[in-house]
Amino acid sequence: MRQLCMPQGLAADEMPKLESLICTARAVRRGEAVYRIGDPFESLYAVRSGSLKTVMAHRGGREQVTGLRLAGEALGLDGISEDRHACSAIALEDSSVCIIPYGALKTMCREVSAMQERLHRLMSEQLIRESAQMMVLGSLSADERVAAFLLDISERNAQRGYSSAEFNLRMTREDMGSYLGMTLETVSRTLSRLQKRGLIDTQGKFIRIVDIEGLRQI
Amino acid sequence: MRQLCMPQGLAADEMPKLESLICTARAVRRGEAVYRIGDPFESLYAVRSGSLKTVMAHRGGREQVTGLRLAGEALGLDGISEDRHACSAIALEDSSVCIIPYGALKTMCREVSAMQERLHRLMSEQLIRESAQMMVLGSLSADERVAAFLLDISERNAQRGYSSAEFNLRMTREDMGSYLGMTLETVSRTLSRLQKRGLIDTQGKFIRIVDIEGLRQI
DNA sequence: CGTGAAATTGAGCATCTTCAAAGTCGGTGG
DNA sequence: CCACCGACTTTGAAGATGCTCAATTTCACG
Repeated sequence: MRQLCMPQGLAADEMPKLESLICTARAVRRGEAVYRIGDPFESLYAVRSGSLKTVMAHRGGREQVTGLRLAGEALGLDGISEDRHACSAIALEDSSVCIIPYGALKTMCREVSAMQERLHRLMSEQLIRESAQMMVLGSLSADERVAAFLLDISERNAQRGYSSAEFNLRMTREDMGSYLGMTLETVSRTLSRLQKRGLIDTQGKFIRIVDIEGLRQI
Repeated sequence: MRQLCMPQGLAADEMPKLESLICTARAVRRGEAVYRIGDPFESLYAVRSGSLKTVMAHRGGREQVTGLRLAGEALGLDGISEDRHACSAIALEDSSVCIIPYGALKTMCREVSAMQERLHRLMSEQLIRESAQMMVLGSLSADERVAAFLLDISERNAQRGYSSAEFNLRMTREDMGSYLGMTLETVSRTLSRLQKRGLIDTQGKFIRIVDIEGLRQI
């Protein structure tokens, strides 16, 4: 469990130092925020269990889901730039996050180069992830967006040792639509269409991928 | 000039160390790549003069412009994650970039905390920038996208001491469309419409913002 | 179980895309 | 220096995709 809070890539003799990152856990109930837009930035977070969405707002109040974080993924990097959070992180189900004080982490990154490396990679990975999502939003049709989304979740589940074929999407159709740049009705229609084509099987938020190759082909 | 390659936030006594970052320049002609998708990652870059676009590709070959870099901005952070570049960086005009060897930068970040801070902020800033672009793509109309784009360029120009009211966009309508998730024809029509409304004045790639408040209002 | 939120489905409509045809610009060679 | 050429831009008209509004139906939670 402790591994979740900045795992992999650390040599054995560096572990004691890792311990100094007093990495306390925090429970968040569904709908609750780990942090909100404008909150002062103090810590990064690692999702320990559950899942969260990140939400940004336009001037004018319109909100959009900009990200989805599953167990094992990092949260809060947006706060570093301006010392306050640029988005809100809302739990999609009762979840638990690991609190990683940024000050301590910085110190550790200066002492342990593997940790520095790991943090850099984490940020770079997220940059790529967001670029990929920009491509989804910028050049895919509704069908393609939904298929790409399901495949992304599937892959991330697989990486974390869960089933890549079936999962419970905790977000609403509206959240999905917001993340994918379409209306909740179009999301619903698209899922129905994919089901009729025999590519997936949906029961509300529970989704099973029947023909993963077919999904990729879209 | 040297400041461009990782400026601000360094105390005077840290300057000598900065010198150890042998930060050579490299000229790139219009259309040429600083790096391409899949190239091994070795350095970060700072745009010294000119401008570049970053481009990603779907499996299937479809390409999309995922970013635009003006003088003074950083380039190449996408390479850290996988030790190879996830996008290509193509010069929009004859440009010059500063090469910052990543290995040396990492070492320096361990020794000089202001440098570490600066790199972290840079990456976080770019994360926010990309999130903001996801919002543009996900929830704005064609008019709003173009307006948001022009205002973004305007603001970035202002920050670098150039005119916020008029500038030469070196990219084609097709590049703009790709970046904004619309066709080149829609970009063109939208610019014409904004001009008829008296908000901007366009002569091909040269654009003057006439009514910045009006643009913001869209 | 009941109840309010979430999801599904339909019909008409707006926006953006596609296809097509001129028109314009920039730069290159005569 | 000018004329030409290809690339880029503009504009139009028709069509497709996804949105809006609305009516049910289903589901999850208390």
